This record gives sequence, structure tokens and C-alpha cells, in this order.
Amino acid sequence: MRLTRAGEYGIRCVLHLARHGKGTLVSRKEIAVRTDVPTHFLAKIAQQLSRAGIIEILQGANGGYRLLADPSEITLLSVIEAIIGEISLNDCVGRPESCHNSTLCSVHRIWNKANQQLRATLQETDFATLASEDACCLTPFPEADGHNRPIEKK
Amino acid sequence: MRLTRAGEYGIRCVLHLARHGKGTLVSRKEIAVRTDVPTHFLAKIAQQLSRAGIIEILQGANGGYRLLADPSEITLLSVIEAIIGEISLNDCVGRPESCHNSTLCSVHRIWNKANQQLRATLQETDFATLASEDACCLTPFPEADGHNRPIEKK
DNA sequence: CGATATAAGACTAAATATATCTTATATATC
DNA sequence: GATATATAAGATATATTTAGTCTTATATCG
Repeated sequence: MRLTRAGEYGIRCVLHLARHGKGTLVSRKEIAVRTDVPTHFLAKIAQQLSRAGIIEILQGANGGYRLLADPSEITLLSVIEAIIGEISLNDCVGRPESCHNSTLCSVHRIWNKANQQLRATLQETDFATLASEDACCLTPFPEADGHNRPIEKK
Repeated sequence: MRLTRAGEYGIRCVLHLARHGKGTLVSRKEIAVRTDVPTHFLAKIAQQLSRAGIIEILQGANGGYRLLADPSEITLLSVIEAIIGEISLNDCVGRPESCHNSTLCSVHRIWNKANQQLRATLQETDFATLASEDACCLTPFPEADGHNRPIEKK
């Protein structure tokens, strides 16, 4: 009952892009290094984010990824569900046909409620807010030591 | 990000016991058949429920399981966490040391909030309430066909 | 004591998650 | 157009977790 690593990595990726803002191209390699995600794994995750319309992928020399929307428009929920599919805390939430009678089921109702709450909380959160604060899963904001500084926008 | 089968089975087990009320002894076999849980798997789950103080296990001939508390005192959260451990929706929630600085992390804060909400919702729900209504994961309440009837209290 | 029922843990199988590797394709630059 | 660089896409491999089964031991009733 825990977010997968792929989901976690997806958040980190978008968070890093969000710091650069909408439209700024960042290479896969830079993102991978900064967010501590294996390069090839990041590629797969990026493909999912791309299919979901969250980022755009540019191939070729000087290629990379960039956000298609303003960070304030991108919710935590959309990023997570782009990676792991729609959240369902219990099997019967996602596949009501797995029960004989889920509409009447007292347990099912609780799971539905909890699921809705969770999705609502994740939807309330946007990446502009997240990016404006520090995050433990990324290298810190630009600072004294220099080589930790994000690449400048062009 | 989904409840495991063991967790689901634990709920079914307690739900079935709750229908019989606190203290009523029900054989493992009956529970297994009624809740559609493999007998030996149920045994393992019962041990966890027992360690958590939710049920009592009686060995020997005419053995079985019984609730130690009134169903109204047993929450959905306690049963689930007896089986799968404390819920943590993201790794950093359960193991803050997995991040360099989780107290300052914006993402971490959201997961904490979501986690608390989820646990609160599950804690609000007790098994008296759940048992008073139909549940899709169990054979129905006693009814016309006869052989689906719960065993009488002794 | 014998029959019955669960305990406890070893063991197996299946599913899922995680990571990597390889070949193909796209783009910038010369 | 040729070359270098970067990502795409999917196959493959590994590890972890989940799910289920089996065996031997133990407890209780009658």
C-alpha cells in the first residue's frame, strides 16, 4: 500500500522540471543525476509522462524533456496516475465486478470514500507550490558549493 | 498502492466473526469457507490478528477463533495494520531517514497529510457498523437457501 | 489414548517492481 | 550528407513481494 519507485521517480522528474519552469528543455541525463534516478528507468517514466501530456520529449542532439504546462497547472495526482494508473486502494474499488455486489457492500463504501479523499488531496497539490519549497528527494536549490546549481534557462 | 490480499482476508475474517459477536467461537474451517480464504493462509492471518489482541485462538478439538472485543470497539484500521503493519503511502512517510531532510520537504508533507487522512478514515469505521450491513466479500446473511446460514451461537 | 483442530514455520509459485541492455530513430552541427 | 549525440522502444534480467501450500508439532476434547 505504498507508492512505487516509478511513481516516486515521476514526481522527482516533474519537480525538477518545474523548478526550471514551463517549456525549459532539460536533458534526461541532468534530470537523472539530479533526482538520483537510473537513466534508463527515467526514460520509461518520461514516456508515460509524455503520453499523459505532461511533458514533451525532444529527440536528437541537445534533446531532453520539458514541461508542457505551467507547474501551477500540474497536480500531484496527475503525475502519479500517469505512472501507476488510477489509484485504487482496494481491488474492489478499481474493479467493482470483482465482488458480487459492491454497490451494497459496507466495506466497499469505506474504501471508496478513502480513495476519493486520497485522490482529492493529491489533486489539490500543484507543482508550483511543491517546487517553491525544498524537497528532500532532490539535490538542494542553487547554493554556495556551486556544482549543485540548476542549469540556467536559455 | 493497493491493500494486499492478506489484508483483505483479515477484514473478511473479522467481519465474519463480528456477525457472531464478541466471544463466539467459530472454527477456522467455517471462516475459511464462508469468506473464501484458503485455510492455511487464514491460519497465518489469524496469528497476526491474535498477536494484535483482536482475536483469541483456541487449539485442540472444537478449536477455532473468537473476537476478544465487541465489534463496535474494533476499527478497520486496527485490523488492516495488524496484518500489513502501519500504513505508509510513501517510503519517506514510514522511514523519514530515507530522505536527507524530510521535515523540510514539501512532497513529504503532502504524503504525511494524505496518510493521516487515510488512517483517520479507517479508524472511524468499526466492525459493528460493517457487520450490520451486507458485504460483497462474504456469503450473504442467513437466507432462504438454508446452507448459507451462519452457525448458531452456542 | 485417539481423533480432531490449530500452530508454526519451511517451502513453492506467481506476480510485480526494478533495473539494465540493445537496436533503432531523430536532430544538430559540420 | 556524414557524424556525433541524445532519446525511443522494447526485450531481457534480477530482485522483491505476495500468495498459497505443505509438513511436522502441539493442544484439547471425549
